[in-house]
Parts: sequence; C-alpha cells; structure tokens
Amino acid sequence: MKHKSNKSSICPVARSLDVIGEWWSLLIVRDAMLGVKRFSEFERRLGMAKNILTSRLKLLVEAGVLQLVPASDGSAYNEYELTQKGKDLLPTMVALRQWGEKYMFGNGDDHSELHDKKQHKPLAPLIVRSADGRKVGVEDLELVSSNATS
Amino acid sequence: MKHKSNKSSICPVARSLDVIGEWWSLLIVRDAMLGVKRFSEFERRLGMAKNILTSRLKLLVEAGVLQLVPASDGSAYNEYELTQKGKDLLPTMVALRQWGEKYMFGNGDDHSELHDKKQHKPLAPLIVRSADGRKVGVEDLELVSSNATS
DNA sequence: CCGTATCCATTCCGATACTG
DNA sequence: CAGTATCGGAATGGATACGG
Repeated sequence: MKHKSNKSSICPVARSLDVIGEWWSLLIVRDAMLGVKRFSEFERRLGMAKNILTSRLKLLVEAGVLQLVPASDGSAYNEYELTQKGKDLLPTMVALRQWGEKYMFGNGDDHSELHDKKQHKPLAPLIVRSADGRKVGVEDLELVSSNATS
Repeated sequence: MKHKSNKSSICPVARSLDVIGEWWSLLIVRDAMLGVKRFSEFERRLGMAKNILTSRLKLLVEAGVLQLVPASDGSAYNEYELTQKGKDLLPTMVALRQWGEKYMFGNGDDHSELHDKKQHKPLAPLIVRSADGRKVGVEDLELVSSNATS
C-alpha cells in the first residue's frame, strides 16, 4: 500500500483500502475488536516492531478508526479503542475470516474461531442480498457510476 | 504485505490477508467480478505498471483465486477468470465497499455503486448474525482458539 | 510501560524498453 | 496485444537503542 489510490477514485473499495489495506492495519483492528487496547498488548500479540506499530496506530487514529482514550487503570498512558467507524468494520472482518476458514486451512490444521457470546457458536455465514432480500452472486451484479471507471 | 504471516498463524484473517492483503490484489478481483478478463483491460482500468500486474495476476492464479483460460475470441492469449474461491470473495468485497461508501465520501463527491441487475438498486447492507439469526456487534463476540493467539 | 528515533535490508512500484 | 527484463527511487519492516 504505497501509492494510495488517487484521491479522486470514485470506487469505495479503493478508498477503503487506503485506510485498512495494509498488512498490519486490519490485524490491529481485529485485535481491537477483541478488546485489546494497550500498546504493549498489540505488540505482544502481533509480534511486530514497535516503530511500525506506532506508525500504524497513528494512521488508524488519524483515519478515525481508533481513538485515544486515557488509560482506564489510571496510568499515564493511552488506550486505543474502536470508534463507531472502526466497529463498522466488523462485516469486513467476518467476511475475510469466513473466507479464510473455508479456503486457507486443510483438515489438519485448526484455526481460531469467532463465536457469539450467547450461544458460544460460530456466526452465520454472511450472505450478500439484494435490496429486496434475494441472494445475489457475482453474476447478478452491475456497476453504476456517474463516470466510467470502477 | 511484505512478510506474509507466519505460515502457522491460526487466524483465518491473517491467512486471507496473505493472499488478498495487498493493494492491487483486491482491486484486480474487484474488476474480475465485473467481467474483466484481459490483461490489457486490467492494465487500462487500474492504471498500473505491467510488470506488477503480471506479478499480481500470477500470485492470484497460484493462490487459486483466478484461473487461466484460453481466450474466448480465439486469440492466442489468456484470459483470467474467477474461480469459485475467487467468487467467494464477494462478501468481503461488498463489506469493504459498503464501509467505504459510508465513511469515505463527503456529500460532494459521488462514487460508483454496485447494483443488482434485476432491480437496478444497491444491495442490502451486510449484517453479521449469530447462528440463530440474531444481529451481533463487536461486543457480542468471543474468540475461541485451541491455543491462545488470535 | 509507552513510545520515539535511527539504521539497514528488503520489497514494492513506476517507467521504460524489449520480445513474439 | 500480452507479457518479460531491467532500473532506480521510495516506502516498508525489523532490530535495536534511547527517553519520558
């Protein structure tokens, strides 16, 4: 994610990737969704260098995905928590996770699972639906743009 | 996306990102979903250098997201089309798109829209649900893993 | 404990030129 | 048209070392 998309890209996918399209960003959001708030805990769980963790956190804060809040334990440091914008990445995260579960694991190796707290069972698969509730696949789509490009 | 996740990562999100976590990859998949098949058309629409287009296409083919098929027009070249694995990225793509639509555009600038062909209307928002159909948010989740890490 | 600052190796991306 | 080859600049990522 070097170049960033043309600021003028009219494609929402491209603009989203500007913010969360690099390797670590989504993993940070993932952990934040699980309640991770502290710098050191991100560092420990993700196993990444501090400087780039700093950099990514800063970008995510600037992008409005995370916000800094005073530490809950009274210490002098910050905690990072998801804004609503960040929480709204949940469908993206779940979609990515379900795809990975389906295709990126053999029968041998097991993976972590996201459960809902009440049932202690995996989530339902995400389904793409039309406005009136029909299931739609890639063949049922068309792109509409004021201009031309995707 | 330099390092690739530890091959042993048990997190499906991380493994998914190994394949589609870099800037261009998802944009290629996006265009493929709209029916783009030819090298030059990817190049033209994405405005990227040929060498890296070549490289990304190769990776996506190796990953089983795209497959090479003989050109439909009888020319000597290849066409790239989505495999089922690739088509199953639709929820991810839609999630990313809807998030971008919501947060990455002011009222001034307009964006492309994905419609379903029948209704010619935007898709329904993706909703994350539990196995028994309740809406769930980030607060309702728990991570279960054989080991410990996400 | 929470970062920031440096340094270095690697990789990525874009431009260009070249081939069949 | 569909790539491959090469080159250089920029940015990333990791390892420290350092400071509040």
